[in-house]
Amino acid sequence: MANISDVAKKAGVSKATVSRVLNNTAVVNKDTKKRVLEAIESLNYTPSFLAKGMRRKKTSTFGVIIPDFRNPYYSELLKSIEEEARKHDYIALICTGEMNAEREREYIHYLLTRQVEGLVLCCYVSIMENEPFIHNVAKRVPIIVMDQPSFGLPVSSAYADGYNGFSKLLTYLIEKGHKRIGMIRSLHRYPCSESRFLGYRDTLKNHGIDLDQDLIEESEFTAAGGYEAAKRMLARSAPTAIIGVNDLLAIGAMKYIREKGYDVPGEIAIAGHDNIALSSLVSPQLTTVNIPVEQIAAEAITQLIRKIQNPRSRNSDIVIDTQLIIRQSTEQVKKDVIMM
Amino acid sequence: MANISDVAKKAGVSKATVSRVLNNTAVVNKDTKKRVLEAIESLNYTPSFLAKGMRRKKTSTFGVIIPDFRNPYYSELLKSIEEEARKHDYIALICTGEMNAEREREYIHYLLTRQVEGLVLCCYVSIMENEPFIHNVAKRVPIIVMDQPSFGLPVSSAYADGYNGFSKLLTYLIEKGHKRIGMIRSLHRYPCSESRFLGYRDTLKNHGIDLDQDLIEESEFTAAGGYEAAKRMLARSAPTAIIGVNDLLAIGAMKYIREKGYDVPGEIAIAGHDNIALSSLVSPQLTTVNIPVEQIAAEAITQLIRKIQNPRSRNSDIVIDTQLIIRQSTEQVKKDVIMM
DNA sequence: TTGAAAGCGCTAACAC
DNA sequence: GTGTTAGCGCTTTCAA
Repeated sequence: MANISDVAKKAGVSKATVSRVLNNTAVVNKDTKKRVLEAIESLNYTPSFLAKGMRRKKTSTFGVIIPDFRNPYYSELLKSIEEEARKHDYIALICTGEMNAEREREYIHYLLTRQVEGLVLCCYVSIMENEPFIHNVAKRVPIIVMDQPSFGLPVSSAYADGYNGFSKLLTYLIEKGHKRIGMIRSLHRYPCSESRFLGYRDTLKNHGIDLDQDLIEESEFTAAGGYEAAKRMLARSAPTAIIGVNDLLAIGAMKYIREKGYDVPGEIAIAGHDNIALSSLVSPQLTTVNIPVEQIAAEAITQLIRKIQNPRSRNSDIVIDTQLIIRQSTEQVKKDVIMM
Repeated sequence: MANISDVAKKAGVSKATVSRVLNNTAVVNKDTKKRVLEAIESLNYTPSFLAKGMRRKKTSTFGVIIPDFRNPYYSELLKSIEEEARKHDYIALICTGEMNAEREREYIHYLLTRQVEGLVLCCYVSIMENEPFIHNVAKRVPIIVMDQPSFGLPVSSAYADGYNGFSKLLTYLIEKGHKRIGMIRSLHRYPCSESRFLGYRDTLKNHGIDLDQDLIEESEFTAAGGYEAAKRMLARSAPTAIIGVNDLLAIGAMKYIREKGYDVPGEIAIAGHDNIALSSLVSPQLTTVNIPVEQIAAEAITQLIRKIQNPRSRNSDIVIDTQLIIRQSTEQVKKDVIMM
């Protein structure tokens, strides 16, 4: 592999000059520039990112930790993160934490070793238990957590307001006459799940409905988990509606319920949260709460990069509003003309 | 940020010794080692990946180009790639080519700039048109293409045998009595789609069934595309079965067909390819062809790293067998006891 | 407008 | 078992 010296020699100039034409960092004589460009071309030269980064103390890289590639919500998020990173000439190093605190910490360490300039933590499981750890990491690089507030930690955050989203959903269901509304929440107490649960609990209370423990189930973030949770719930209670803390769970639950022969939404209404593409693909199409993923990603990455460029800039909490999307799983419509 | 000299000074040893304990590259006196470790700890020191990589001429990074995060098949593939990379102490730089030849090339360039040591190209659109380009890239780093053969290019490959998979599927459908079997193939002539199509075509021919152009449709790799393609096909013909070149298309098609009031599989049977998680979530569950993703990823990454470590080792074509998975969308079963 | 030289943080060869 | 030293390939003063 050719290096900058080879190019310099071939073009009959110094390394400095080559560097200048490479980075447009100073005016270079037209002819000189041409010679350099030709040398680069003919040697098939690519500057070393390593050397450049070392000199500049810059990797143009940030780390991203998501729970799982296979949750479609994160697929959509990653797509948006990639585009945003590209715009700012950054690249994302993506790792899956698998909802495992130790794995998350290990990866953060690893990413720090790789000189990431910032960190995006999505539904980061152990943010509270690891407070000292996060403090330490935040001293080295800016962090933005997604799907949850910053809880007073020295990090930024960008998230959809799940409390509000589920409040809207519950209000809607209650107004439709539902009183026995079950919820499948997450097995662990992730903040993103908790806030939605609180929205559920408080809205019930505000409408004079007592929380019924028989109507609360817990599950992993998978469709299979939702299926099993619905089975357990129906074995001991008779809800007229079930909501999942996310669409995947709700879809799993719906599968069980339909297999059991119940009519959806006639006998049991179902709803989720996130508005993943799949939610409009299943039949009946799933009522859900939309998260404007692109917008969140854009604001999050912009904020992260701002903070990278100016480490003394303030952390911010970006809260994004959600929208209730009413579909067939809670509302018998004559004919759904909207497709996907 | 502390560097190796700071640690050396603090521990009262030379940089070389610090390096030795860091990398376990030589025996170090027990006490010395302890002092170094303490210095590292107290300074909160992390070695610079950049400097190390520069010295060693190694980034322990390879690039991955997939078409789209949002296609669940690639989510599963990425998961497996991540795990394999981790095992070998590599990390993957993941980019989406979006089935766009120019974007793919741009990203490959970029990844090369980032000193990736190898490249994994998944369903790489433009492999044939870009032959000279690929030749050039292959001179610099080993490449493995997935989902397609190497076509005589200087690259390795790892793929499921789509021709064979669709042969099995078609044989099964024909033996069940289907004669008018429609296929939704991909809009562009991706190799991974083509080989499946050829399996379809040849199996029909071997059973004395002529190819009927009215039964062939084309679509993007999305459920929405499958939906529209099914609509167009049914508008001009009456198949008794429709297969999608992948599950996503098949699921979209199934959605349209059920919305139109047809019974699946009673009036029209449906099948796909890939066995994505979603295929067993929809109802009726989708008959499909399973790709052992984990196995492909494992063999692909192992081969890539072997070639990185020994550039003169031979490229290889890893062909992996697929399995026909029969489910409700082609077979009326009494009660499907298998869940997801 | 250009070149010389120093040095980013590390590893590896060699010497002791 | 440990230290010294010479770079890896680049950017960035500083001089010219």
